[in-house]
Amino acid sequence: MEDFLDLLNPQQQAAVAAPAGPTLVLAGPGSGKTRVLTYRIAYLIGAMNVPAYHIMAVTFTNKAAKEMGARVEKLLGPQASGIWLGTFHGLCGRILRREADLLPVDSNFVIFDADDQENLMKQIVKEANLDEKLYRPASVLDAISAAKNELIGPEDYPVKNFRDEQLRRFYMRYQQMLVSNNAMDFDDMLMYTHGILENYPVVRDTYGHKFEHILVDEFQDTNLAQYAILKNLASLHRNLYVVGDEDQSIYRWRGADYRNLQRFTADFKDTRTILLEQNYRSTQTILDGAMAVIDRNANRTRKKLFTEAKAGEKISLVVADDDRQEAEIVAAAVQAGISKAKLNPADFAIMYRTNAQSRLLEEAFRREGIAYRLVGAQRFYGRREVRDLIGFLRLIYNPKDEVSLRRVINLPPRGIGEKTVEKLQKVARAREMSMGEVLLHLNAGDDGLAEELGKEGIRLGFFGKLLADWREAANKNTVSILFDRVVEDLGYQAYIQDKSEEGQDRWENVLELRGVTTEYDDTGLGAFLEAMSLVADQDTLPETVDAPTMLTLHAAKGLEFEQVFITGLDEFLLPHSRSRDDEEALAEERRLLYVGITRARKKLTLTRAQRRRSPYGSYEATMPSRFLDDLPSALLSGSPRGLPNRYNTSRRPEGPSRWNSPAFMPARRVVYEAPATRFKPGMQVKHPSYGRGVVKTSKAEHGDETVEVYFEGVGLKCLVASLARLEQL
DNA sequence: GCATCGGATTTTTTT
DNA sequence: AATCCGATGC
Repeated sequence: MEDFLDLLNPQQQAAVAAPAGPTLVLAGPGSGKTRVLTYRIAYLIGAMNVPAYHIMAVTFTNKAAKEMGARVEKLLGPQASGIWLGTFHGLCGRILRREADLLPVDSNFVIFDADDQENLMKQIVKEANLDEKLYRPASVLDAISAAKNELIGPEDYPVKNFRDEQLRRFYMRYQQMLVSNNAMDFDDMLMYTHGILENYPVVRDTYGHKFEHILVDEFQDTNLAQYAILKNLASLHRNLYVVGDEDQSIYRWRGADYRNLQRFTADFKDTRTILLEQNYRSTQTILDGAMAVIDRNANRTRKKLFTEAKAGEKISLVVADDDRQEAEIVAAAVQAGISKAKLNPADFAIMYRTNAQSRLLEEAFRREGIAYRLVGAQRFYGRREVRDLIGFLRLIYNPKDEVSLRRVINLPPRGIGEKTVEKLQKVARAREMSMGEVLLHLNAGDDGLAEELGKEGIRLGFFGKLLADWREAANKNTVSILFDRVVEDLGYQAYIQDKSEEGQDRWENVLELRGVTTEYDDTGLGAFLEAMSLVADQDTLPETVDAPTMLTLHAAKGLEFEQVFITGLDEFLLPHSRSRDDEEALAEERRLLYVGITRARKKLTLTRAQRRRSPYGSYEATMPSRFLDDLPSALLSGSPRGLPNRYNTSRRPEGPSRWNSPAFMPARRVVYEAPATRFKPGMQVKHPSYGRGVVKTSKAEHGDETVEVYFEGVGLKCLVASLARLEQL
C-alpha cells in the first residue's frame, strides 16, 4: 500500500505521510500539490486505516473536487467512497439540508445567485424610496457580502455614517426577505453553517467526531467564515491539513484572507509546516519570470522555485497596434503552433484579466477557423431562456421563492403585468403568505381569495392551476419529465423559436438544459437545483474537446498548459484600473499575473496593444503594464528589435509597433482550409435528447462543425457540434 | 398590459 | 457597443 510513496520526492513524502495533527503544506505552483493531497487521502485510508467517511476534503471548485475524487478512486477503488469531498459551499449545503430544523428556512430552501440577489435588492431599495443611483443594488450587496464573510450579522453591522445606517437597514430587510422566500445566498451558506456549529455544541460534536481528518486545498483563498467553520469542525481531532500558497491568493475581493495562513499557525501552535518548492511543470525561464514578478510583493515568505527542466524557450513579448490586432496575432500564433509545430490544440491557453476581452479573441479565432473552448462568462447558465426555465422549476420546488415567481409569472406573456403582481403581493402580505402560496390556495378554491383578487384573480387563477399541476407532476415524476411538461404547457418552443434565427440558438440551449436534467432523474429536483446554483460554468467544461482554451486569469488557477498566452498587459487592465489606488489590491493583481505565468509548461507569450477600445467608447492609447518592467530582458525575446525596449524606458506609447517584422510575425494562413470534421456521413451517433441517429452531412464552418443527423423517430436535425452533446457510437 | 423607441448608463475577477 | 430604463402609443 505504501509503494506509491516511492513516486514522490522527499518533501512530498513528508507531506503525504505527515503524522496526525495540524499540518500546513506551503506549495509553490507546479509542485505536485494536488498529487500530495490525493496521496494523503489514499495514505490515510490505505495505510492508516481511517474509514473514508471520517475524512472531509475541501476544494475551491467543483472541478477540482471531481478531479480529486477520480484520482483517489483510482488509487483506492471502492474503499474511497464515503469521503465528504467538495467545495465549501457544497459541503455546507449538505450540512444545512441535514440540520435544516435549526434554520429559519426549511430543508428545501433555494440558493439565490448574484442575479436573484440583485433582483431582490432592487426591490428593497425601491421599497425604501431611496435613489437607486445612490444605493446601487450591486454595491449594497457587496457591502453585505463583505460583512457576511467576516461573520458580521445585520445587528452588528458597524455604523459610522448615514449611509452605513441605510446599509444596515437594507441588510436587515434583505435577510428577512431571504427567509420569507425560503432562500439563502452563497454567503449565508457559510454563515448559517458557522452559526449552527457555534451555537449547538451537540451538532459541533457530531461533525467534529465524524471528521477525524480535514483536508483543505487552496487554503490561501479561504475567508474568515470558512476558517471559523474549519476551526469548529477540527476542534476535537485537530487533524486539520491545509495546503496553500500565499502567492496565489487572488480572491481577496471576495473576502479571502491569506492571513488565514498566519492565523492557522497562531491558533494551532504545534503546526507542522512542510515546504514544496520543486517545480515539475515549467521551464526555468518561466519560473524565473514568475519569481521576478512576484518577488516585488512585500509581506511574503520568499520562495525559491526550482526545476530540473531546462531553461527552455524565452518568454515572448508581443506589442500590437491595437486590441484587434493583438487578438489576430494570438490566433495566428496558435494556428501556426497547431499546423507547423504539430502541437495539440488543447495545449494552448489564452488568458486575460476581464471576460470582456474574450470577444475580440473569439472573433479572431473564428476568422482563423480555429475551434476554441471558452471558460465561464455567462456561457450557458446565464442565458435568459435557461434562467427562465430554472426559474419555473425553482418556483415549483419552493413556491415561496418570490424572486423566481416575479421572473416567470408572465412568461410567456399571459396578461399578468406589474399591477396584477402588486395586487397579488398586497393580498399575500395581508394574509402573511407568499405570493406563490396565495396562487396555490386560489387554485384550491380557498376562502374569499377569488373575490378579493377580482378580475385579476381569473388570470392569476390560471397560473395557480399551472403551478399546482406542476407541483403534483414534480412529486410523481423525474426532473426531465417535469421539465418536458413545463416546456410543453408553456408552449415555450413556439414562444422563443418563432422570430429570429437567434430563436434556434435559444431553443438549442433549452434542449441542452433538458439534457442536463436527465442527469438528475435519479436524485431529484432539489439536487438538480442545488447543482444549478453551485456548479459554475467552469466546472462543466467538456474536457474532451481538443481545442485551445480561453479563460480569465482567475479561472486559470489550478490548471496547466504547454503554451500560455497572457493578453492585455496594459496598465489599467493588468493591473486593473480599479486596483490602482490600493496597495493590497495592486499586490493581488501581481499575484494574478504570477498565477497566469506559472500555468505555462513550455512556452509563455505576453501580449499587449498600444491602442485599445475602452469599455465605453472609442479607442484610447494605452501604457505598458508596470509588471513588464520587472521581467529581466534576458528572459525575453520577440520584443520589437530595433526599437528601444520601451518597457524599461518610457511609459508612453510611441509610433506603430513592429509586430509584423519577420522576427515574431507568426505565419499567417493565406488560403482558408476547412478544418477536418469530427463527424463523417454514415457515422452512428447519440444525442442526449434526440437519441440515436445517423450523420447525413458534416461541414466545418466558422471554426465549428455543423452536422445534419437523421434521428430515429425524430427526423433530420441540424446541429452545431460544439454545442450539441453528440457522441459517436 | 404590451411593444417599441430613444436616451441614459456602463466600473473585474466568482463560489 | 450593449444593455437597461422609462416614456409613449396602441
